[in-house]
Amino acid sequence: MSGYLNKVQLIGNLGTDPEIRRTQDGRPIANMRIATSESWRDKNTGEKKTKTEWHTVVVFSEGLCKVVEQYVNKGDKIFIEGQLATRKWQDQSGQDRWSTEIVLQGFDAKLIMLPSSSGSGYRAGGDGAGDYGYDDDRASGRSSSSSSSGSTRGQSSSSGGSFSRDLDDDIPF
Amino acid sequence: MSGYLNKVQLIGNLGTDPEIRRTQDGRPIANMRIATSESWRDKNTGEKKTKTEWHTVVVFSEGLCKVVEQYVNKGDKIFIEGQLATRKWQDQSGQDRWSTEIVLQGFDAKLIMLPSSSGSGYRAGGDGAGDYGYDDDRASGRSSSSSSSGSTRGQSSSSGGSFSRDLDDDIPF
Amino acid sequence: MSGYLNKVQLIGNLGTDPEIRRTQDGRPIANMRIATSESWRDKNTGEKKTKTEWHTVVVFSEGLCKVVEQYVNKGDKIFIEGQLATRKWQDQSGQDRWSTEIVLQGFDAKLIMLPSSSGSGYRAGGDGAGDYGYDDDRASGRSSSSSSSGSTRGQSSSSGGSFSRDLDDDIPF
Amino acid sequence: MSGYLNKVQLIGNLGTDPEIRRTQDGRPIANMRIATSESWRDKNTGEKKTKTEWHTVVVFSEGLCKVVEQYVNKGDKIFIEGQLATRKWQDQSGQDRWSTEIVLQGFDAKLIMLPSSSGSGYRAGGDGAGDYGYDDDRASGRSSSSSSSGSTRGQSSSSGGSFSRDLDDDIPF
DNA sequence: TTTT
DNA sequence: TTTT
Repeated sequence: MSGYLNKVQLIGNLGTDPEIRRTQDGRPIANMRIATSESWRDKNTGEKKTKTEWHTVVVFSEGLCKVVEQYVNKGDKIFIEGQLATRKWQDQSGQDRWSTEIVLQGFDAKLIMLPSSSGSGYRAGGDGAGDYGYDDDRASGRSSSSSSSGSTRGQSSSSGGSFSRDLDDDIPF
Repeated sequence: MSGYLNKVQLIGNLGTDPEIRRTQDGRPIANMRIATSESWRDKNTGEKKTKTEWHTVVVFSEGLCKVVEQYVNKGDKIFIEGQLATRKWQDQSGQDRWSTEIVLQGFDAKLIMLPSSSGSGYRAGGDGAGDYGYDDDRASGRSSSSSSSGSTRGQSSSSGGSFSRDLDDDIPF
Repeated sequence: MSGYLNKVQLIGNLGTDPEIRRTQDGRPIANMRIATSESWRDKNTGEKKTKTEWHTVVVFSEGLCKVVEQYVNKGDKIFIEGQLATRKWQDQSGQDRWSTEIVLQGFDAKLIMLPSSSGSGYRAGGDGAGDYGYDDDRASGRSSSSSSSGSTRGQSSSSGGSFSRDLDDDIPF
Repeated sequence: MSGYLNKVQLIGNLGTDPEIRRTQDGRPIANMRIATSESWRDKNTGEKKTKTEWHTVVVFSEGLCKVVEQYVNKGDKIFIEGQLATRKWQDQSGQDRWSTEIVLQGFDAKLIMLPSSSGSGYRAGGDGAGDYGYDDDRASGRSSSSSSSGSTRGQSSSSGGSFSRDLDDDIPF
C-alpha cells in the first residue's frame, strides 16, 4: 500500500517445460524454473568460472498463464518481471520450510518472450505470439472468465512477444 | 504489445511544485520536473564534481494525478517508474522540435513518495497517503471526466506512500 | 557472462539493525532483514488487507558494508538493488536446506538511503553519508583485508545517500 | 552524489547499424537507434493500434563499444540498461536545442544481446559473443587501452551475450 | 528549479 | 522484526 517496492527481473532460460496446474475453482497456475548464469575470470588463477542460479517462477496471472501454456517451452529464453514472495510449507516430517519464489501476478507482472537462438523451434507464422489476439479486456476490467485453453501446447514459437499483467486476478500479492 | 520493454526509474527531487492541467474532457495531467544528481571525484585533479540531470515527468494516470495533486510538492523526493516517450511539437517559428518525457500512464506507472528529509512538511495523521482511497476510472473503462479536487494542495505530507497503476478495485497495489 | 539478467530491487524498511560479521580474512559481510508491504481492499468483503514480505539481504560489497555499518539502522527505509542467490546449507539434522537471499556484490549492487520519516534519527551534520569517502579494494583487485571500522554504529543519520558498486577511484557513483 | 536513481531499461530492435565514432584521443563512442513498440486495442472502436517509440542510445563505455562494434547490427534485439541524459546543442541557426539520450557508461551500463529471431544472421561458432574473451581487466582496474578493433564488423552473431560496464571509463556519467 |  |  505504501512506500514499498518489491521487484525482480530475470532474463534466463527455462530448464524444463512449464508446469500448469489448476486451483479447485479452475484458475491456472504456471510454474517455471529459470536459469541465469554468470561467468568471470578468476582474479588470481585466471581460470574461467561459471555459476548458474536457478529461480522458481510462479504465474498466478491468468492471462500470463495462458501465454505460458501456449508459447513457453523448455529452453526458451524469456524476460520476466515479478515480485519476491517467501512461502512457508511443511515437509514430510512436519517441519517448517520456506521457499522463495518469483510471483507473476497483478499489474507488476510482465513476461516477454525472447526469440530462442536454438532456432529449433517452430516459427509461428501468422499465429505467432505477436498475434495472439489477447483481446485486452484486462484493461477494461471485464472479467471474461473465458476458460482458457486445455492443454494444447504449441511448439516453441520463437517469435517473441510481450505479455503483461491482467486485471482478473483476485489473489493478493 | 510484443517483445518490448520501455522502462524508466527515477529517485529524485522535485525542482518545483507539480503543475496540474486538465484536458478538455476534464482529465487531469500532472507535470513534474525531477532532479537526479551524481558526484564523483576527478581521477586526475582529485576535484569533486557534481552533475544534475533534470527530467520531465508527465502523469496521465488519473489516480496518480490525484496523488500528485494532493501529496507531492517542490523539494519532495519520489520514486517513479514510467516509460520514455518523445513528442514532436512546433516552436513559435513553426520549426519541429522534440521533447523526451517520462510518461506515467497505465499499469506500468508507479509513484512512491519518499519521506522528505527536510521534515518541514506537515505530517498528515489519519488522512495519510495510505488512506487516500482514490478510485480511478481508467482501468475500468469508465470515462467519468469527473470531479476530482480543484486546487487544494495539501502541505507536504512527508508521509511516504506508494501509488501505482490505475485501479478502482481491490487489486493490491 | 552471457545473455542473462538477475536483478532485484527493493524499497523497504529494516526490521532490525544490520548484522556485520567478518570472514576469516577480514572482509565484512552485512546482513539485513528488509520488509516490503502491500495493502489492498478485498474485492468481495471490502475488507482492507495487508501482507508484509521479509527479505534477507546479504552485502558482500566491502564499500557498501561500511556504509551499512555506519549509516543504516533498524527502521530505516532503503532502496537496494542486487541479485537473487539461493544457497544450500545443512540444518542440525544434516538435512539439506535452501535459502534465497538478495546479494549485494560487485557492480550491480546499489544502496540508496531514504530519509526516515520517523525523524527520530540523529541527523549527521558535516559527516553525512555523502562524505563518507570510503575506498573499496574490491574493484581494484587489492585484497587489503584491512581496517574498517570496528563497531561504531552511528545513530540513524536519516540523511539519505547513495552508495553503489565497489570503487575506489573517481568513477562517479 | 547521494540518494538518486536514474535508470532506463529497454528491450528493442536496432533500426540501423550502430554508428561508431571516435573522440580525438581515440576513445570509441557508439550510437544506436532502438525501437520499442506497444499495441493495444482501442477501447471504443475496437481497432488495433500500434505506437513505436525510437530511442537514441549512446555508448561511452569502451568495453561495450567493442561489443557493439563487433556483434550488434541493424535489426538485432537487445536489452540495454543505462541512464537518461539531456544534452544541449546549437542548431544551424544557433538556437539552443536539447536532446535526451540513454547513456551507457560506467557501472550501471548493461547490454544483453538477444538472439535475433530473423535467424538471417551468421551464427558464430567458437567466437560467438559468449566467448568474446573480454578478459576482465575491467574489474581489476587495469587500464589496458588495447586499441580495440578498427572497423571489422561481424555479421549478426545471433548468439546472445551479456556485456556490462567497464572500469576504464573516465568520462563522468 | 531540487537535493546533499 | 520494519513501516504506514
